[in-house]
Amino acid sequence: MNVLLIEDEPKLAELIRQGLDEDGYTVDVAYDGQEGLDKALQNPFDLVIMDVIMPIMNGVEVCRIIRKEKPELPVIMLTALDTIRDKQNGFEAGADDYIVKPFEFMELLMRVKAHTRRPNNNIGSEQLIKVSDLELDLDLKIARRHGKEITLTAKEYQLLDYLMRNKNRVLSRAEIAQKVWGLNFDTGTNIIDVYINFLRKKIDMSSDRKLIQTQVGMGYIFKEN
Amino acid sequence: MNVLLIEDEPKLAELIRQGLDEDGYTVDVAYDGQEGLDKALQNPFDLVIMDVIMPIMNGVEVCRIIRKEKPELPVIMLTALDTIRDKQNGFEAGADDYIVKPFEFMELLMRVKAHTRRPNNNIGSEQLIKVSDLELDLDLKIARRHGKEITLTAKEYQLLDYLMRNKNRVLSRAEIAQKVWGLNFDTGTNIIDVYINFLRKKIDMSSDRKLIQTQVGMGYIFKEN
DNA sequence: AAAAGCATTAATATTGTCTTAAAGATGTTA
DNA sequence: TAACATCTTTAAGACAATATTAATGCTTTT
Repeated sequence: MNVLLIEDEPKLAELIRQGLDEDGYTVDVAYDGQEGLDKALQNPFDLVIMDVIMPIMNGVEVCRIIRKEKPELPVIMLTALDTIRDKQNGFEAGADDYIVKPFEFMELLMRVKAHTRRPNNNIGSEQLIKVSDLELDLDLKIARRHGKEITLTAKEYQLLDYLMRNKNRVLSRAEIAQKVWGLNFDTGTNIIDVYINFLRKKIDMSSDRKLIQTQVGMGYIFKEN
Repeated sequence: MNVLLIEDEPKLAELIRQGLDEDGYTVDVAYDGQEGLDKALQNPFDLVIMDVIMPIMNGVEVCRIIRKEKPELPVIMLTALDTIRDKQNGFEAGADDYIVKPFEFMELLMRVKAHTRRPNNNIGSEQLIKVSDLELDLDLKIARRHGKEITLTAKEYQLLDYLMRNKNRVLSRAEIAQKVWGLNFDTGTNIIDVYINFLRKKIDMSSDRKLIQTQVGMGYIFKEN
């Protein structure tokens, strides 16, 4: 689940980000209304949490535009304002929920869960992992490089998924064997090498930037650049 | 908009009923948990507002059952309990929102509006799901391709409904089994394959554009084109 | 330059899928 | 309620796709 947090106070932003992260959400933070609006419109988020009082553009305005452009995207407003009129403004701008500061993190978390539960028909929000110019589409279970689609077999997909999730880290054959093949001890096979070769042919053959690199004597590394 | 209000205190119930009525909502009131649950399951409401503490059956239980039977129906919990743990119970039972008594009516009204806003339900008009040139008529429970009617058995219909609602996403056999057959299964059967085959014969046989595609080792995907 | 590690290919084994048929349920009609 | 029709589920064989092994040649390290 991808969440966009628009909050100008760095400490609070970090607190929320960390808390949601620990609960398995992927959080992107914007520090003012304009930046938040841009991100919200350009990326496929599942939920937006935003402060009302912010520099450059306030939350009510941002919310109104988001609601117009993406009617399905849930928005939770976060603010110190506690009069009925303020809440009314927020809801009329199209907010789906409203939390008054100070609040306990658990309350926010529960409301986030409530609003991200609905899309059980994952309509619209496409899941993907992106590293450099390669993206792995978790819905279609295909890869894309330079916009070009690359089909993968089940094992190739599992391996690439593992490599990309552990980018910029040398992975030993033992680790890969365990995570992708579920093998606990070495069977004296070169199957990992073979599959690395399959993947290289599909994703690295045409490009100069080799994403899959060999670390002789250590393993393989999927390198971002 | 039809709202079900489950509240055992007559005065409060009447206050809320009247307020929502004035704002154009059609309100049905139930005075205990059991009665409320029955009404909720038997009638097509757009929203349920319910107290937590009630005779016969409490709100958390009622909510849990409603959530299971009608996953799309929004529930707002209404209660005097104000600890985090109480809210947590409410949300975990599947409530979409939680309002603490005493509250101002305006706040309730705004939250009601927020939860009934999403009008993906074209009430009254014929309900159908459309993907490419195939449409599934949810009223008649038939499919149509190129305007030609295709009758479906119950299981075929359920499967096609699930596939279409989750178009453009690879669905594993485990997911399909769970959602369509309600099994956590492991019966080592090929029933999904057989039904996919039935559907293909009915909807994909005559056309070039194959909507149902196999992703070897992964599952099936209903692909829009 | 030798040894070890790695890449590549092709052959073979294994697994996954499609299709058909028939048996088991369930519901309908006389 | 018996007979029939239809729907659901199981099972098996044919076929297709993928996974794995193993042999050979190439690259890196010492």
